[in-house]
Amino acid sequence: MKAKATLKQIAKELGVSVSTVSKALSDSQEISQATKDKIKEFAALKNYKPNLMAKNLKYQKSNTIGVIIPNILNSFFAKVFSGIEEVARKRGYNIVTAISNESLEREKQLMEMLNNGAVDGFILSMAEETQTTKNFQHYNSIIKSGTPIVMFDRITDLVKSDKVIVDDLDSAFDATQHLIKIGCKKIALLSTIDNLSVGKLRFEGYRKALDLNQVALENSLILIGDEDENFDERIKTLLQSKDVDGIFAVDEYSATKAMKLALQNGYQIPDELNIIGFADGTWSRRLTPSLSTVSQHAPEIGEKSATLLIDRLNAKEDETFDYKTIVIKTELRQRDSTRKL
Amino acid sequence: MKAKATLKQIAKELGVSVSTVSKALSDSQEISQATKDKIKEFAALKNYKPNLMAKNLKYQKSNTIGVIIPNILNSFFAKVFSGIEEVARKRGYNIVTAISNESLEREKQLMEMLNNGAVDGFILSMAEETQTTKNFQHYNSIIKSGTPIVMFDRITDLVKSDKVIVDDLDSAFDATQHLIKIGCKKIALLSTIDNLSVGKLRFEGYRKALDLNQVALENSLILIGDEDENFDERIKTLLQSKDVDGIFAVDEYSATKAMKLALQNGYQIPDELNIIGFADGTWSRRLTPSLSTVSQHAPEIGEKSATLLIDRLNAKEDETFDYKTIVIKTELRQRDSTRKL
DNA sequence: GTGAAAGCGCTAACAC
DNA sequence: GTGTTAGCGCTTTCAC
Repeated sequence: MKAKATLKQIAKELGVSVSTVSKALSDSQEISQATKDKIKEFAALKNYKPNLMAKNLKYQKSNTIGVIIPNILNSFFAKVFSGIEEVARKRGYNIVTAISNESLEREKQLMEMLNNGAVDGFILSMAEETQTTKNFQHYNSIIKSGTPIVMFDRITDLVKSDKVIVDDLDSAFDATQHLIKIGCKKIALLSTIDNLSVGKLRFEGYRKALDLNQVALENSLILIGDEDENFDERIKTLLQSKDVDGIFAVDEYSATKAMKLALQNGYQIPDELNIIGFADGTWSRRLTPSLSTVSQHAPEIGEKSATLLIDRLNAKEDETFDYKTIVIKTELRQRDSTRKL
Repeated sequence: MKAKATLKQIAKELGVSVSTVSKALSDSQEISQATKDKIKEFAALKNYKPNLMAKNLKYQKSNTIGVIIPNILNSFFAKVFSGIEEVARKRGYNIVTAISNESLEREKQLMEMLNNGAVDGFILSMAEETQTTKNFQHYNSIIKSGTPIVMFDRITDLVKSDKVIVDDLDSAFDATQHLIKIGCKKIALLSTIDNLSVGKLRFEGYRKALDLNQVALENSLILIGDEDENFDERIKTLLQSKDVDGIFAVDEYSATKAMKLALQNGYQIPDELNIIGFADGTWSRRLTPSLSTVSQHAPEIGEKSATLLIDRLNAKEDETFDYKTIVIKTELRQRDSTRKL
């Protein structure tokens, strides 16, 4: 456990001053080439690395982004994260990751803990509890303290910040529209996320598509619930009624559950039943039949979020620019759970 | 953008010295109760939070763990990560996450970048390239610099550090043994990770089980390759030969590909073909038929890793203790892709 | 009971 | 071309 090299040590060993070493290593014009060479060589030998914390303290910034994710086991968030990571790394930022586990309290606590110089800004998607209880004060107080936030996916108008979302309403509309176009007459909507902004928007898109095609909304076809057995039972009942020929599932659980139960109940997919869901692409392809999905471009959401945040962090104090909301276009990925046109 | 409160400011506004404020806020005996009350109240009002970077600089530690993950999109790593996060958070550590993308260069660069005071220690699983090229020098030099490392899953004997692994050999042995027990005569081994330590161990387990049951290893039943179409073709050929009644897939890609191709080729699973794979539990359950897997207890791997690292960080300098390797037991999760006994 | 001062490692304005 | 110094925010020893 040899101590890490510092400017001070190097200066002493070389018989020069600390500032000379500092300047030499940053290739300052003030220092003679000979001295620079000598110092650089010695520093390399000692494997000198400037101490980040000292630099951060000096410059009053951490070059670190705090990323708050509701649940890393959800592959959507993992993908967004990978997009954030890539951009951040490329632009010289580190990432501190925290997981809110969908809890408001935890989210609050984590953000407050990190908002003490540890991070320069946050990228986050709200915890479910935060969104359902509409408790957004901590965001605003953090923003007021001078730490910018970028929200993605689960957002609210009540926080003034940059935002990155997908066109949930439109994509749901398109998906439903597609089901209608391939001949579905009885299209069910399945959702376990109707408490989230994105869930509501997807429902809206479904409703809009039916409206436009003058199809009446049928309560028996709308299944909203939680990820539990009760919900599964309701899907089963619906399927057994045979009174359904299309399913639009706005979340991964619903989509995969519907698919599995349909197969178990002897449905021919896509001949008798067409399914479109919001789900992870990789695994959707692995299912048999593969599941048609709405691609959400998760990595791109992450990239945009990181770009927005870093651009804001690098902006001059004076040139405050307006908050942007970036909408990422989604696409319908037709696979084998839907009939071809 | 109001500036964040500092000790200095508070001291000035209250007409006392910086050290008085510092002591008061840490509830020092030296300060009178009246002063403490006054200062604490004022600090709370100003929403004072001690600056982390200053503290870190002072104490020469960051209270931060660097986690290097080869690929966050792999749900195994995402789960391990969630285990690390939980323990770290509970014990007051932050996590800086970096993704090596299976690249040696990137891994090296990331670790060197973070080994400058940004983190107190590392938890990592080697990049694929690191493991195949056997380039471990950067680990050793980082350890020598005084930053401890905990390796998990993909490890090597050539690095002296704490390690956390699952009993890959035994679990592969058990899985193969199980296939034999339920009557499989022609058990294929599928692997796209034979370049990784874990891949090799799982192969060993397979071999050992066959040995013990006096079944000869058949080359035609051993498919080792990469995640590409060529590999898929070879699986297809094997399946079409009908000369196989059991599949042991040591990675997720192989397992799901085998399942899908088998279904497409009209196999009745598990009547004609039994499949066991290493794969994500959640999604394995969503497949039809659900996939029998080896549960790897990923979150536990993360928890143990974090515990090992933090214990070492908190240990007194003098009481150096030996490096441990913790082996987590796995279990076979029988689902619908294998016959019941 | 309170304050002054040093120091963590670094940078930069200002001497010399 | 090199060195001195102050200061980032905090803690802690030592004076008073």
